[in-house]
Amino acid sequence: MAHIRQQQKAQTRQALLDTALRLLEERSLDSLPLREITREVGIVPTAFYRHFPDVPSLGVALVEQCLGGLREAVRAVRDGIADSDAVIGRSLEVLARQVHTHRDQFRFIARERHGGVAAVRRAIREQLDLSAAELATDLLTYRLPHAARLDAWQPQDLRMLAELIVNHMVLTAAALLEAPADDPGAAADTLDLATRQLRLIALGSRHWPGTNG
Amino acid sequence: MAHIRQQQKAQTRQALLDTALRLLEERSLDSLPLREITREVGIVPTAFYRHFPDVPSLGVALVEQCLGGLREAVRAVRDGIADSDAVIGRSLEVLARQVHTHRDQFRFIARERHGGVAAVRRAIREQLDLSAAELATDLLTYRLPHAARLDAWQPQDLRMLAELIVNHMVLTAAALLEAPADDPGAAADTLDLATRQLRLIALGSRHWPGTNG
DNA sequence: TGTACATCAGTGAACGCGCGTTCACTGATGTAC
DNA sequence: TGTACATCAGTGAACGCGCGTTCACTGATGTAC
Repeated sequence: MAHIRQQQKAQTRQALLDTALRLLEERSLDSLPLREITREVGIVPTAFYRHFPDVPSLGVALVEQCLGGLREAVRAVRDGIADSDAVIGRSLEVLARQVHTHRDQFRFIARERHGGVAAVRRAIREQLDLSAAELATDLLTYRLPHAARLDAWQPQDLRMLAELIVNHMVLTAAALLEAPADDPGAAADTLDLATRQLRLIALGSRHWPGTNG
Repeated sequence: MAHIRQQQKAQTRQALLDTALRLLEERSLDSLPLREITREVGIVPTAFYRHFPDVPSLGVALVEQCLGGLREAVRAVRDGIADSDAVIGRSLEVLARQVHTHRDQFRFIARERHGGVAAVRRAIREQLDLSAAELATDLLTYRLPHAARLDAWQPQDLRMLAELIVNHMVLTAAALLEAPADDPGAAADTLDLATRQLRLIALGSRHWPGTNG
């Protein structure tokens, strides 16, 4: 009556996604057996096909869930903003917190971005392109006191900058994931390095497109 | 007498490495079966163990071969050098040529850098760290007319810049690999984007560590 | 140079196992009247 | 409200297959004398 069946189906589907993400901690998607996912979820292997035609399709759904959620989180960051350096520091803080609370998701994206499953690579690329487009818009919207005059830029240069920043974020997330969990100093070093790199990029933006002399 | 046996062993070992690299075109290392490698090489599965204890170990050997060779190639680039912009253009030209002639190697590195095999990730990280260290030294050595005064930099800032450039190179290589092979325009677009990003980084370096105002 | 022995890269049979996918099914949920 | 039928998420048996690894082996290459 109250759509119980469709609720339970959605629940099982989510369990498949969550479980797959967890099992991918030290493996890549193309070596994750369908039977292992269903075994962990507690359903019979053939029930998998009620939700996805195969494991790669589950991977694509996973991408959309991970990066869709991430884009929302990133959007939330860009609110309390002061000057350029403060933006950088705060953005990386938020990234570090996100990586810490969603380790599995960031690991999945970093791993499968160049992984062995073409459909998943494509899905990640699309989502990151979307993220870069949103970032480009936001960069234009905010008027930071010490920031570059981005509104005078060529559109393709703005896009170039946004993609550089998004790539840097993904690599920083991956570096944070590789830092040993029992060594908080390693994470701090990684963040310090990423901060200086981002500051150098911001500095380059402020002087773009550069001088002739 | 003339070490025939040891020559032939080296030959088989190389065949295992080359074949594995070829088979990894649309898969990741942790889903590459030992039996498929030996089948393609033309030896019996158990003969594999005369060369490597397992497939991950072959992966580590592959990393050293790929990135060892790449570091030599990169070193060769840094010879005919004029000003900063020319360096950027020429370096990316050479990268594009290297990617084109060693597609399998770059794909392997990009894929396994964050892949599912910890030993291979570690090996790649070590090699890229070495590459960054060499690049840092070379950046100091050359005195480019319009370049940043890097000799006045903090050592960790120099290292920061070198790592940023190495990461950018690896991502550019991966982007070139994703560009459809039948569309030369896509590769040109990718190179153009990478060039502008590298120019922005060079511009940031010239003004590092930035102003207070 | 010839002979007797050692080494070891590659062989081939065998093993137990988990895999993806098929198929006909069950029984709770949902719908029509 | 009750009844008869439809839907469909999950079941369970079965299949053929390729996997990693073991083991005792072969025979060409290498060494000692």
